[in-house]
Amino acid sequence: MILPVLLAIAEPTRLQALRLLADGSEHCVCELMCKLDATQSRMSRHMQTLKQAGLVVDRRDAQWVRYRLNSDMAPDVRTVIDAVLAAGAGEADERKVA
Amino acid sequence: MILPVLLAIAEPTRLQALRLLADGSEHCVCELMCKLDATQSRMSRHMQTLKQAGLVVDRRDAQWVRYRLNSDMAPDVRTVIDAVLAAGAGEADERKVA
DNA sequence: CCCGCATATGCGCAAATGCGCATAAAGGGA
DNA sequence: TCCCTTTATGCGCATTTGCGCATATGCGGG
Repeated sequence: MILPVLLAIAEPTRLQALRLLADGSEHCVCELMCKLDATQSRMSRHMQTLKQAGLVVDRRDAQWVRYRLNSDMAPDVRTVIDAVLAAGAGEADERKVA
Repeated sequence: MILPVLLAIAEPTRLQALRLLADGSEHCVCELMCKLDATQSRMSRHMQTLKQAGLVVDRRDAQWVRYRLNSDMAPDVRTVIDAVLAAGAGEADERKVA
């Protein structure tokens, strides 16, 4: 049952989205698509995938849909996610100033 | 740089192969293909993928090629792998007798 | 009630992925 | 040297995946 989770996070945009959500707060689709430079339909579908994998939950707030990490994730899965996020902590575009 | 690792393990056969290798010992391709009920070319290619991701190393031993987990894996990556294996510990086909 | 913003979704397409088949390559033994 | 076993790889095919475009849907404001 860990496979669906791996399939969900083994995609650049989804992994980045997960990183953004890792701050614990809520983010609407429009915010995510801006920050990740993705089109609207693309972002929406990726978030749907993450949701189906049980990694995130969404909440309707007026015309927005706010996504956040699923706090009810299975402990085992949570451990995997944390390990993945920790592994990619200071990488990619993140150019630390010093 | 964690993405390639995720792509490598987000596939049923490769994940199962990794589980088999998780015992720390060496396993040749023919053994893996038998245990995972895969054809030879399929197994060979999947192991190649795992190798490219830096998760396993191979060693030629006569006509066999022995695969084992890469002990020189980056610590961060190792943590992810361990978490994944722990998450799927007692699942799948593994029917515990009791 | 109509409009505008945010999000979801049907559709078709192009690229990527996994597979089997056949064949090559590597190595040991008679 | 020939043969058998084990593993790798070229090739074509079917499926899956990610994408954009257009459109539908949800929701608040005027």
